[in-house]
Amino acid sequence: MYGSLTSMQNSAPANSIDRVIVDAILAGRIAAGTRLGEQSLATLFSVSRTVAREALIRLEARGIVQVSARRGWFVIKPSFEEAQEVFQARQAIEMGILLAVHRLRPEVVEKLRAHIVHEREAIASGDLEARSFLLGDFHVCLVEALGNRVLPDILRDLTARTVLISALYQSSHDATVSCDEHEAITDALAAGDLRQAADLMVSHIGNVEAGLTRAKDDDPLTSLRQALKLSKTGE
Amino acid sequence: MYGSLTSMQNSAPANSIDRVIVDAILAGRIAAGTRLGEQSLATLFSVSRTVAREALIRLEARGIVQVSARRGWFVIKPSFEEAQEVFQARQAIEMGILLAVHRLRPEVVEKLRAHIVHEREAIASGDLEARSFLLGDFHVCLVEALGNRVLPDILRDLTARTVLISALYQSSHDATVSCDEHEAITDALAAGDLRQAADLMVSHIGNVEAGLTRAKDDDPLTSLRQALKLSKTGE
DNA sequence: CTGGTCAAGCTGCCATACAAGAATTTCTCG
DNA sequence: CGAGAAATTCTTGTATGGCAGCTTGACCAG
Repeated sequence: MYGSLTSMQNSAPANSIDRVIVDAILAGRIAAGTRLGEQSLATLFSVSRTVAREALIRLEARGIVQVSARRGWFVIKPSFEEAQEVFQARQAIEMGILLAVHRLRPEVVEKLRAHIVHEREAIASGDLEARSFLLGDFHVCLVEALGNRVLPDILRDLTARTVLISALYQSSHDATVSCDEHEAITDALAAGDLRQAADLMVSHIGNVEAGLTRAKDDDPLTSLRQALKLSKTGE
Repeated sequence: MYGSLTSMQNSAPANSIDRVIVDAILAGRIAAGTRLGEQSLATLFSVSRTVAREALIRLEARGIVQVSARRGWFVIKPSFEEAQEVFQARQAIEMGILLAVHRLRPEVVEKLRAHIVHEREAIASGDLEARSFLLGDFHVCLVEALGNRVLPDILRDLTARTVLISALYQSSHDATVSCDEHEAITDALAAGDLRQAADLMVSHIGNVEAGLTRAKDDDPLTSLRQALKLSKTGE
């Protein structure tokens, strides 16, 4: 799970570059709009530019990075509208997944409870990276536990986008609340009430979305402006 | 839409290789397990091996082709279990999408009706390729029409897999029936009954899945066996 | 005629080299 | 001192060449 982040190695098993980058995004260590140069990655992972480029191409196909022709590769920076669409997509998909569950193996609930314990630990210890990763990973774990092998990949990419969005638009949603909501969903699952679990999931994702603020986007000076304590009108 | 298939050009605008291949899969012209050599594609599209390889890498990230190390690139050939999981995924996602619709623009229904007309034309004229393409494209068009821009891409790839699966496991589902079911779904949408539309969608996908036969898989001699009129027991 | 071994060829894999465009910097002229 | 143009640098895009591993076919022994 999260251990993969700590076991980042200097050697480069080719397609593991993708995983390291995605994990870093999930952990909130790479923000939206970050430049990912081919050469930089190549030297960082001590591989040739070719394999770095291939990793970027894979990430592009997964909707996580974008290439601007002859300008560079950048982590996606979704507009507010695109951000909303990602949340809508997640609501639809995750609700549909829960409603489509036929039988629920008991070990699924146990696994989710264990996951929630880890979430609480990360929150308590103030480990922001683990917190970000685990809060997103809950959803991946959920669909993983349901036995389908095609949905987790889809959801992982969507979750990565969500983390980027949350950082971009400064989600005010409290981590503790998210964790509580995860627990409520798990409780509903344990009780076998899939309908309620789906409803809780929809409102959970909706809550996170509702916490977004439109303010931050399309103002590249925000961080500087804040650092200099300047208001938006003041030049 | 489908016109892109006929306007296949010899020049190669780079990433359009993907589209041509996916379209060919959607039209049923490329079967599961087909070899896609780097050199072959490169000469076919008159580009270098590099860009052909990049297209294959993209398709691999989308779950449409697989690479067997130093053996070659092949269109995926899902096992029966994987096939079932793809159908489950589509059921969950498409149901969730329909249930998550808030407001339905009337032009959506019109667009879908026009699409169904095309489906019937293709069926009537015996154009198998257009038929295959359009029957799958209905689902993509549906979510496209609902205004979300992240879901269509996901669904297109899933649909491509479905087409491959249907050909692999010789779906016995009649095209006319599928078309009728599309119409029923559209009717439910037109009536504003999203709940029924979702139910119809689930049963529609379930019907296609139910038409699969387990027989064909893991027997590479099937086509030869059939050609030689040999029964499965006869050697 | 059958079974096993070896060699040649084909394939993907990776690195490198070169080309072309974009951005930035610098130089020059007003 | 400032504005515009030119040049430099940095980036991706594309092609090509060599390497390593698998597959296949031939060859040889039993």
